[in-house]
Amino acid sequence: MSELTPATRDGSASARIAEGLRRAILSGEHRPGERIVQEELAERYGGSRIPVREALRQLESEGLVRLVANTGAWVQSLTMAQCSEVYQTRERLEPLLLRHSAEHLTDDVVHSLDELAQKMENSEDIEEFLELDREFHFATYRAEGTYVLRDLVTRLWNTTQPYRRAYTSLVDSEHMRIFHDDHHMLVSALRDGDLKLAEQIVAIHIRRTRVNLERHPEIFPPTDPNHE
Amino acid sequence: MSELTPATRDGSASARIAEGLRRAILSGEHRPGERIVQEELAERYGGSRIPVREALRQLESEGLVRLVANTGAWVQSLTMAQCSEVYQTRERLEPLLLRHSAEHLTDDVVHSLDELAQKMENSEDIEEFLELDREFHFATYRAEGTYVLRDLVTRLWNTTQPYRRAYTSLVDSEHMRIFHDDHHMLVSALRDGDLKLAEQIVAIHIRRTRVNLERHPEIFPPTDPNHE
DNA sequence: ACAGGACATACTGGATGCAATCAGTCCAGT
DNA sequence: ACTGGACTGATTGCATCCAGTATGTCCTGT
Repeated sequence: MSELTPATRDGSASARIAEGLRRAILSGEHRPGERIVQEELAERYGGSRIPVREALRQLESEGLVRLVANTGAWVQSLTMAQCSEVYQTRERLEPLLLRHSAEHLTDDVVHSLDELAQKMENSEDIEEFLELDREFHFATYRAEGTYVLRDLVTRLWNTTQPYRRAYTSLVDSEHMRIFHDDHHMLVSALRDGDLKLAEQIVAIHIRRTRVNLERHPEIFPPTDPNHE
Repeated sequence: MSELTPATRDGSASARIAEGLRRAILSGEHRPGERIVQEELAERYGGSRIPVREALRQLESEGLVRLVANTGAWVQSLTMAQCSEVYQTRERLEPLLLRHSAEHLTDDVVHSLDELAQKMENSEDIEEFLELDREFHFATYRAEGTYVLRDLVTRLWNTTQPYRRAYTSLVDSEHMRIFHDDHHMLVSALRDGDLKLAEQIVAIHIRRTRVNLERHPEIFPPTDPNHE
């Protein structure tokens, strides 16, 4: 039994392990390129290697882990080109998701968005900042109906999380100013019900981040680690 | 050992099984909502249930299979709303993918596209038609560089394949005419190097298919089968 | 000193067996 | 006749054990 997972006894062990490992990767506990040993995970989560292997397969499919047959597992690392590709994808999808979602946004959600954006400005800690940023954007994506698009966007966020973290730690205050302004503008557009504008702001916001990321090749692995 | 998989001995058994089951689902051998029993798969592919389970986890993550803890696995089925969501996603992503890819398209690839489009017009068999259609579009997506976007688009095609099949079997010749015209127009645009136009054609092509699909609610399950 | 190869170790991949859970059936009670 | 509950069969989930493969080291030969 683990002390890190809140005793989700009903869910299967493999689901618990997948969730825990995903969280560990996203939190930066495991860095891209780091080796993952099955037995260590099994011990950590209190099980055998079987559910661990199933969890690894799942996370591989989500793009968080890289598996090589008969060799082992590593935390997935992206080249700058791949990361850029994910951001271009997000630039196309998130405005669509926002449009679906915005119709269902209530006034108090918009209010809480405002608070989140404010809180983020006062945040000093990188981890807190990353978490708030994610919370902010996904609060705008609380669409009703089916969840296909949101799941997809969630995965795209997840695979690029380590690079967002690395990048955040080295931006200057000027870029941060622009970043926060985007958020406030987005809240205003949503408050006014100007959907078209909101979509544009999200797209530009994502593009801006991508361009900035591309200015920092040093946070990516030197050569393509996944030759396939 | 199986007689259906071409003896990919180097790849692991779970990869072989995942590939085989994916192919079986896409080919329509297994229909949406159909129950999948682990032991049957194990016997069919000549292994134990362990690699079968890993394969199922992977396909679940790809959206082809639905797993319920302690209960079993089913071929994923989509509601009309979910299917529509996938098509809206494709409408945003495939023009982007096409733009990345088109720069690398050689003349003889464009020529083979023409042949494919022609062959499709003469095709009578539904399965052949589906395969050619897929081959045609992915021939336009042969981008160099990283494969993030193409993998994503591939998955989107895969999850909606059963409904494309069902829909294809009941379109009239008039809609088919428009469908083929789209393809020929796309080839022309690519031949002329008119990227902007090619993107628009793909987007409209996808949207047209979605709208037509939405006119046939009878090919989708009556109620939401995935209450989560 | 250096290159090539054989060995040892560690880890992954898979098979078997057992416990736990779910679904369908039968029976009893109202 | 119908509803509620216990039981049985089937199937999933997991742990242990064994085989296969890759990596790193050491030794030998030149």
